[in-house]
Amino acid sequence: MTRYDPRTAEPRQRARWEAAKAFVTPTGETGRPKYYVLEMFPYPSGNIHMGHARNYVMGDVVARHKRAQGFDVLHPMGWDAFGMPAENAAMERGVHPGDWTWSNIAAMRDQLKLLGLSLDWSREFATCDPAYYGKQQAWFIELLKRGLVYRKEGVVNWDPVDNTVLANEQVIDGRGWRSGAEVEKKKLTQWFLRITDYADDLVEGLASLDRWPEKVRLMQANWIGRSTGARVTWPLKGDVPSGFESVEVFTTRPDTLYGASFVGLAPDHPLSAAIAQRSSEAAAFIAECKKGGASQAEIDQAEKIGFDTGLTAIHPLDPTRTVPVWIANFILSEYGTGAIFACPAHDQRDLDFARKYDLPVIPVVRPDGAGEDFAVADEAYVGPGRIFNSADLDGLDVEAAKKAAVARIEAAGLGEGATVYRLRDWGVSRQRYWGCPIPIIHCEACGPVPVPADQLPVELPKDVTFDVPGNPLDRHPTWKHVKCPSCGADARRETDTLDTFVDSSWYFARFTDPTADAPIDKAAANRWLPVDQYIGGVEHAILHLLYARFITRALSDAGLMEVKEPFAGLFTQGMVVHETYKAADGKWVEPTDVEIVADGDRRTATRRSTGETLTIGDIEKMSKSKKNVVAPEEILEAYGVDAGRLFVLSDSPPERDVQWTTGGVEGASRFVQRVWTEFDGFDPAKTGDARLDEALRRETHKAIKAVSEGVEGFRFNAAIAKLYAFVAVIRAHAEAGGEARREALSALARLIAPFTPHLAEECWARLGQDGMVLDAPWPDYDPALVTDDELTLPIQINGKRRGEVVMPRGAPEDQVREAALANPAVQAYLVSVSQSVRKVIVVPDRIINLVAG
RNA sequence: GCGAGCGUGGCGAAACUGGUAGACGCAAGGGACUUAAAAUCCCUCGGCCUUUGGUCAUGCGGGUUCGACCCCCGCCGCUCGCACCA
Repeated sequence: MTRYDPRTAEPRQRARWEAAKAFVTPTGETGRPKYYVLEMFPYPSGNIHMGHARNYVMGDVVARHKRAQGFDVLHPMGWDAFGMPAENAAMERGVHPGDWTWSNIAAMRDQLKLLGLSLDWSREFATCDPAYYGKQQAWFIELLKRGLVYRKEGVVNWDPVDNTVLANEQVIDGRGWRSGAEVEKKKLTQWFLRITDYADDLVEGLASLDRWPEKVRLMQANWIGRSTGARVTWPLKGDVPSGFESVEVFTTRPDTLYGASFVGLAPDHPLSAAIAQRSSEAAAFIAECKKGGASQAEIDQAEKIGFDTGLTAIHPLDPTRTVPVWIANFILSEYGTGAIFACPAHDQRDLDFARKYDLPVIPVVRPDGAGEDFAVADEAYVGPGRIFNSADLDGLDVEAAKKAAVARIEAAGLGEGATVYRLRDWGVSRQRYWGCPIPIIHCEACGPVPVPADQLPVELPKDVTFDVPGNPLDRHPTWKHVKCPSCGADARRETDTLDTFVDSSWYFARFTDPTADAPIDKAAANRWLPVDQYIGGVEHAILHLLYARFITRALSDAGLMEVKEPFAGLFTQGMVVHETYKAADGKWVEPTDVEIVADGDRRTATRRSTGETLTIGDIEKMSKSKKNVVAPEEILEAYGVDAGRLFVLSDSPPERDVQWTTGGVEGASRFVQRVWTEFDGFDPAKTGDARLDEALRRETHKAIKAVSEGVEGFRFNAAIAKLYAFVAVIRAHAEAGGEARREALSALARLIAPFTPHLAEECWARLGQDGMVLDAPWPDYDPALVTDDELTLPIQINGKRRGEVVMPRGAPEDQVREAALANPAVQAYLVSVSQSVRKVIVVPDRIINLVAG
């Protein structure tokens, strides 16, 4: 009997896989179906952490399982390698961002390889590789030609710490998503991608993504924020600034037009600005509005305030009516037209405003059953009902009135039905060095000219300095000075680089043939896309996943590939969390320095190095700041990769967070030993008895069924629990014959292979099987063996279990009923409560319930 | 405020489609082996009671059903996302 030693076995098996080039993706006509498994590729920060490990292990389980099921599997890995941290390192430590990034990649690649993942490393690339970003520049120019890229001066979100522009998606609570700095507004000329052209399609497409979490689809739909209604023009009266003879509003409630009591303008609406030019009062009011912060709390508390401009607007459906024009702080210039008409009776914000400034509240929708005198007090009525007080719209329901009102507005030439979106075009210019250069040359005479194809890639210059803030490309002595490709005159290279989210918006397509001349090889893309199973953190639910869906559509429309949705299946996994420990001085203490002593249900923590008592804090995401990090390498050293892989999947459902505990990984390690013990003690010549052999066979087939269902349903924790139980069963059948035990162990080796691949190979070899378990087919179960011939049926009386009866499977109902009624435990109970049976419910092969009284 | 999800032992969690609640693991307690420890193995492990049994128990209160962790109604709590979106 030998002890299993992962420290020798695991490297031995990895060397075997490597020597056999086992994970190189099959190419050419194999006749097998394809399966593309992808985990969101990592940013090369320098270290693989537990969260990465769990993510990649999940993908690996899927990849290995699909391979065993006979699929050709594509399972690649690469690096999302551009971005700010490399430049920060350059500024702090004087290293070049490229050197820093590439050495991180080398370190992380080595760490990843220790995890025994079935990755095709021959397809590896980093987005900072000119061979990759040059192709990105090529399709960028393609999209430019198709009008999907444009340049515009606009107000941008400026991150004063990172010294760059941020997309709307990258501003969270008014702060930069990376730096946390309060975002400033700044006017800049920027490159934009026309994602709004695809707004409708991106919403519609969500419906087809039936293997995405509902939550992510909802988040995307909300982000795009489509709403349908109408644009309505209100002619203005009074002392109107020139050029503003009317104002256009957007509304989703054209049915309530007759309930209008004022027209409202955003403080930064052009008309507001024009009014401010001649009225210092208005200017002061607008300044007041801008004071408020953008944070949640500030918006919650912000009071609705307004300023009466003195202008009036003529009602578009009734020229005899006019309403006042106000500037109000709660109107957003970025949404719709930046102007509204207010119907206080049927909109809470409008109502609050109207009450405050004593404006009329005119109800025009009344719920069924309400009379002519229907009125609202402090709560706007937003429900369904019939229109009244509204001329010829009277009597219509809300939906019909919307249509009728739009038709009338259109007939009057004062507007039309319209759909607006919350989604804005994607600003992709970043004033940074470490990114993909935007392949454009600016010429005085010709304007912005794309870099000709034969001059791609536009490579980043290596000789740059980071000693002063700002973009090093901008101050590089020679790089930006070029000739205009069109007229030959002196011209200037674009020095902005692309948002790194562009890099990750198409890498999954490049993986299908990373050496292709074209950005995407169509045949390879058609073979492999869409990604069948994409796995990553839910934090990418909007940004990355929305951008990738957009770019996929744009590139397909440009003829570069032929899929619409990049990710057919999406799984968002939970994080790895750990307890935190705090010393009396408030400093966090790392787990390796903590000794936990349990006394019954109470646990106390002591610091090993000093002996002081620690406070056990919350269970939180592993982070350097809380020092609650457990490095994968340490675990692999102590328990082996397989135990670590098993544990990160065994303790919680994959979509939920898993709490890292030493005890847990020790348990997994014990399981690894128990598995080995069964194989190591295997004696093929052993004779057993027929009943025991049969029992083991049944258990084997039941285990195959349960584990297969667990793996397929992404219930890895449940699958692993079944494996634990199966090993206990095998052990309990130690006296079964060699043949039955071989069947059980052969199945076990293949069932554990996705989770603990090294151990599985060792076991497979110990069984004397040829080749690698990696290539062995996934075991099938015999349906006849997973159902028992005899069943123990519980007998309930009034819903409480009072006894049980053993019956043959499929026993006729009256026979079951007889047996249940004759059951001694049942009889005894009925006597003790002096009740008799009134009714018998038999659920075949399940349960019997006696209704007694 | 709007939307989504969740709430089960000391802890992580199981429970297929409404059919024996707590599988599996951790922690804990007891025992075997050992000079001792580690490792390993065996037993106990939701609460209470008169313990071969009874009774209560899946956040709380109702309901539907022969039967509810599961379905319905109303609360409470937690987590996530969005947020003055017209």
